[in-house]
Amino acid sequence: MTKTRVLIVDDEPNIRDLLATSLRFAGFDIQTAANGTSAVAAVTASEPDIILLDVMLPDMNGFSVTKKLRSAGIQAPILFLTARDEVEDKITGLTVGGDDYLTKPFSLDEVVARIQAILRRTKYSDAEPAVIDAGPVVINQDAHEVSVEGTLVDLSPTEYKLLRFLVMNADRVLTKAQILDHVWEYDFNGDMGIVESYVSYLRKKIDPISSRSLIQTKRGVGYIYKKND
Amino acid sequence: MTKTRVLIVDDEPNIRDLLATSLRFAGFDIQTAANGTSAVAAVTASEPDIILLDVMLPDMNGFSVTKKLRSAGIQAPILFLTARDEVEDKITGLTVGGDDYLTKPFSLDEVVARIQAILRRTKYSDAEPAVIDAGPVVINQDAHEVSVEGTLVDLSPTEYKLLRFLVMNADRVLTKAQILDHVWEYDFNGDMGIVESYVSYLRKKIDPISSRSLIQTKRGVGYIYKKND
DNA sequence: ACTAACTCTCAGGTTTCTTTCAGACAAAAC
DNA sequence: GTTTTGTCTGAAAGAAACCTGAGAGTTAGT
Repeated sequence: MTKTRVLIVDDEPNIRDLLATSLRFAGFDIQTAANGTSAVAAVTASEPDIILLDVMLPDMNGFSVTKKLRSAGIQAPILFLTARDEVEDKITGLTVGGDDYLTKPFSLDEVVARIQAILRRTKYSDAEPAVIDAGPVVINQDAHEVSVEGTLVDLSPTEYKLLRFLVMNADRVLTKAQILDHVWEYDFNGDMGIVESYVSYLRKKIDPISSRSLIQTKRGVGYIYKKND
Repeated sequence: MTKTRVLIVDDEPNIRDLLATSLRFAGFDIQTAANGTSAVAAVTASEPDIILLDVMLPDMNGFSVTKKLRSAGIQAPILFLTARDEVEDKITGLTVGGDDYLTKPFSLDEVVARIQAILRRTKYSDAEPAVIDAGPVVINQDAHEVSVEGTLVDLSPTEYKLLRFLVMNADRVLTKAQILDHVWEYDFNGDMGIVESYVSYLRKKIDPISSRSLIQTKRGVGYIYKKND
């Protein structure tokens, strides 16, 4: 079983590196391109399984790139990256054929989740399953539903992302910095107190249901979700 | 079980790509042609199960193409694509047998639905069933009728398409962008507020009948229709 | 030609979520 | 036992997302 190949196309080096590092760590085989021309070249040279494509590139826009790729017979699904203010008008037709889009600034965990969702939808075999079963907590990513010991709990978007990150890294301590870097958008510049707040919110919702404390504090280090007791 | 083969004939590359991408994702085996001549060639080379044919082609009109195909012994049903203003006069006489027509601009969901309807009518074995039974909501696509817990509800065309799309993707969250891309015509360029409006209309019609809230809002994500509670 | 139905936009109102902050609390260090 | 450090949580402001009614414009039906 070979790794899933991802091509990242973005002209901002910071974003490119951020994505590359994060996705490499998530187990993907990464290639990058800084503009449309080299993207097309890279794709035809070694066909990736999925493409992350910034909609605004210096030489051509994402749609031209898409067109070039499709007419070259490339069927790989595309996750478009776009600024929030250019969403409304330019997005039409983007979610067709398994494709999806994500607005900048995004969170790294969200990128991985979206990639997995696309791979799942396009019937790619080695994608993560839609349902994460981690002991008392079960997360259905298709329905965006979370249940604790069988009981559905209603979570806000950020609570959901935080719990998903904790659960996907079950039995491993995560520092507040790690959580902040993966769950919050990359341009967030508040302090880590917000992680404490959200852990508190989460516990208030899920602890009363469970017989044990699901999210444990490792004082001086971070937090951990334990699958088994 | 082999895939249903669809031949797309249209001279506009954008439409061709949009259809190809969408139908490929819907599980069809796609071939394309940009004009009448190559369409005839493609059909005789590998007989498709159904043909999507633009009525106005650069080299010959849909009528000539149809004639050529039929006289070559090709029986595959045809779904004609036509601009809204060239409809009534040019189409009459064309839709004999299992044929049908669709006016541009169309919605992607509608194309798939029409193809399925034709396959059903021509007694094609692996077509989707006409009746979608999804818990409280039952949609009869032949009769264009919707019932909620046994009670018939009267829906406008757009309401119908929206509900059908939600129901066909039951138990999966759909983003407003996805809904817009699949339910609305491909040239629509308003904003996603219209999805909210139509969800509101739908709820006003179907919620009073049902014992539970059928279309749920997943804040920050989209909407979901749940089969079971 | 008239009427009814439908589509789409918009803005006000409402709900829910995010973020910050300060004080309470708990654990470790001295 | 007291201090120090780190964590928890409630309150509150502000922002974001969503809902819905009203109305303009369009289309379809009689």
